[in-house]
Parts: sequence; structure tokens; C-alpha cells
Amino acid sequence: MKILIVEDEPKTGDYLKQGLVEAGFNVDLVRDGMDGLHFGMTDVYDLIVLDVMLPGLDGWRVLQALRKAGKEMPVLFLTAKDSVDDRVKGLELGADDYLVKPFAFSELLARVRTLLRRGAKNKEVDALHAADLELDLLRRRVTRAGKRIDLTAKEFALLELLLRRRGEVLPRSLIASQVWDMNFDSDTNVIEVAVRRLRAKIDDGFEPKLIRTVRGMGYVLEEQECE
Amino acid sequence: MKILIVEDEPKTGDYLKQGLVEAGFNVDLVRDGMDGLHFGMTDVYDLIVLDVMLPGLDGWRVLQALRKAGKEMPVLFLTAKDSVDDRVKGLELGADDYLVKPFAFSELLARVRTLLRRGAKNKEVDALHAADLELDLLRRRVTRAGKRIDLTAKEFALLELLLRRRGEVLPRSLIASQVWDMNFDSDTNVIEVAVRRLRAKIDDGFEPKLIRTVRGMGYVLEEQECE
DNA sequence: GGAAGACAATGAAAATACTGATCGTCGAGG
DNA sequence: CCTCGACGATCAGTATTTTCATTGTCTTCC
Repeated sequence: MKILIVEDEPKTGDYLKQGLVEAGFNVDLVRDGMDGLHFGMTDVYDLIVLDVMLPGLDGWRVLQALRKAGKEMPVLFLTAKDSVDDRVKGLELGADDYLVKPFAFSELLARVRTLLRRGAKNKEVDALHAADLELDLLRRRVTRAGKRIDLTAKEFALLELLLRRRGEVLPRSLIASQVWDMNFDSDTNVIEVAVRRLRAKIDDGFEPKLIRTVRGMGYVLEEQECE
Repeated sequence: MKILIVEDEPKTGDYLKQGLVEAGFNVDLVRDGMDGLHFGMTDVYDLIVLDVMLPGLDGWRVLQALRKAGKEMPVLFLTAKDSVDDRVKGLELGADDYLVKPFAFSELLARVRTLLRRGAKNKEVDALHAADLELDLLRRRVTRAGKRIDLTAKEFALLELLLRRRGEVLPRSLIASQVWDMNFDSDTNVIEVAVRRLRAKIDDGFEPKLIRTVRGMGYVLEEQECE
């Protein structure tokens, strides 16, 4: 999944890019409207995150130009102003959703996923599977071996991350930044505790065990026990 | 598939047309009620997108006249926010669905496709269902287990949103922007209160409970309780 | 066996949600 | 013009869930 970010403010832009890359997306970041338009026209993106306030060509014009050129990818608008008009304008010009700054990264990620899911109409994106575990993204429900399991928000986020990157060993620092909005503070064991609780719910009493810990590295979710 | 758009505001009209053309439809766009009526009468369309506020002949009259002349094609109404009466009137006059401005284009496209898929035959859109709950958009009436329930405007809007996106967990920010015209102000609990009142009316004393809260996420309306 | 990391259990604190009451606003009817 | 009632927003208090630090034990690897 390829995403274009058009954001002039360096900090915000870098932050967004890093977060989305860590979430497993392929991300391009440009700093102004002209570049945004150019990239949007010449490359193929599954989604664009577009700031309204841009030097030179503003976000609306970029959007307008892209739509005129027949580009249909979903666009998520970032508006700094609290004004309803901005939002109206954005939506009328063909934006699919908007977010008012400042926002939590997790909020953005959720919207991005919703838009991608809707656009793709891809059934597989609505649920993630591993062995007899199913995670229903829409209903935010989890079942294992047909049995419903209640997860807390954090547990759900953690499991979602593990499932999306299944087979990959996820370092603690990555998990910390994706599930918690924090930079890994080594003097805490939140992650261990969270993993433990998650295991208690989805692995205890079931086979095979899905969450494996890789000593000194992090955690992986994998379907097959490789003996 | 041929679609007629009747919309006076140039920008909106252009974008609708552009988008629908790109989506593969054959689109005619006219700017006022008279033209709308004329085109609608003389040509054959599979669907009409009709703005309410039009110079000269307003949307209702256009719709009324078309229906009187025996035109049965589905009509999607565009109405301004807050004008509850407009929506009711539109549905009573034979519209098949409505959309409140401002809306995301993707939303319009989804509704258009739904209407076309269903064809002009059954206008099920004027009622939404879930379990033994029925929401009659036309009469603005709600019944559960055959028992009539009175809802206020906000309660109705909230329930309508939940029903239209049934099965989806709706984040509070989304609810805030759809039902209230605000950007989610975390220091208010309007939503909780509204949900509470809605629950009191449609869930208290009935089974199954339809509105489920997903802590830290939002609310879902779902028909099946999976224990 | 020792050290480092992983796991488990607890409880207090924080965050989140629910509820009933109150208050202001607006429109209808007197 | 005033009153009343319905509605919706806000508040405050309560209940609940969730988080996370602490503590201690266990496992693994050297």
C-alpha cells in the first residue's frame, strides 16, 4: 500500500512518515503543493494525506487538480483551522475524510485504514486471520476456534499489529511506538505485561501458540510451530 | 448507466459530474430546476441526483412533477444540514434516499451504486432495520418489537447513523462530526448522554441489546449478541 | 550457578463510561 | 408578552475498566 504525504511542516511530516512506515506502508513525503501535485499525478498511490496550508499551491488546489485529472484515490485532509468552512470545502472538492490538527497519530492511522478498506472493498482487509484466530476489524472483535474473546483497546491494537506483520519479529521499540504513543523507555515493562495479558486471552488454552518471543529481539506472531 | 445531476452550485456540480464520469457513468449536468425537469422528462435516466435548493423551480417540485409524469427512476436528494423537514418531504414525494451536505464524494458514490443495484423497484431505503427494530425514514418513526417509540431529532440522527453503518465501530469523533456539527471536543460528554438516552428508549426493556460500546473506540449497533 | 531477560500477580491510580439532575433555549399556545 | 414544555447541553457523582509500576519467581543461555 503506497501513501503520499503532502506536508510542509518538517516535524509533522517526518512524524507522519515514520509512523506510517512503521505501520508497514510504503510512504513518499513531499513538502509543498507543487511537488504534491507532481507526485500525485505521476505515481500511483492508494491514498494521499494532504495538508491544507501549504506554501505555493494550497491543499485544495492540489486536490482539485488531482480530481480533475481523474485521480480517484482517497484523500485524507489535514486542516489546522477549526473552521467548518474548510471542512465543507474539502469534502466538496472530493476529499474523503478530514482530520483537525492537532491529532493523535493513532487516530490518523485508524482513518487511513478505514479509507483504504473502503476504497479497496477488499474483504480480506476487513478481517485478519492466523490459524484459527480471527480478528474482525470492523466490529473490533476477536474469535479463536470460534469462541469470542474480549480484548481491551490496547490488547486489540497490539494483536492487530502482530497480525499485520505476522511472521516478522517486531522489536519492542516498534511495538512501543505503534501501540503506545511513546518512544521506548527501556525502564518499563509495559510491553511484556501487555503481551502476557494478550497471551492469556488468545493463547492460553489453545493450540498452537501464536505469539512467540524471540529473546533479545522482540515478539513474532506465527502460525506454524517450526520444530 | 445514465445519471442526471441537477445542481446549481457550479463547483459542487462539476465535481459530482467529474467523479461520476470517472466512476464510469454517463452523466448529464444541469444547473436549475427547469432544465432538470426538462431533461428528466425527455431523456431516460437510471438515476437522478437532485439538489433541493435550486433557483426557480425547487427540487421538490421537480421530483413531484417527474413522479406525476410516471417517471420511476431512483432519485437521490441532496439537502442542507439541519433541515429535517426537507428530508421527510423529499422522501414523501418519492425520493429514494438523501444525503446531507457536505458529504464525501465516496459516500455519494456508494449510495448511487446501492440505488442502481436495487433498481427502481423496491424502495427499501425509506426504512432501516436491525433485529426487531425498524426505523422509518419517511415518517420519522421508530418501532421496536412492534411498539412505537418516539425519538427526538438528535436521537433519530444518531440512530440513523448507527443503523446505516451497522456492524461498524463508529469512533466518537465520527459521530460528533456527523450528528453534531463539531470537531470532537473531548471535554464534553454529549455523545455519552445522547447514547444513554437513545439506549433508554430502544434498548431498555428489549432483547437483544443493539447498541454496544467499545471502550476507547466508540459505539456499534449490531444485531447478534455473540456470547 | 549466575546473569539477564521473561513471566506472573497484585493493587493503586488513571482513564473512560454511565447516570441522574440541572439549566438554558426555543417554539407553541394561551 | 408570558408561560409552559420539550429538547439538548452540561455538570457532578458514581461505577467500571484499563493501565502500569512493583514485586517476586521462573527460564534461558552462558
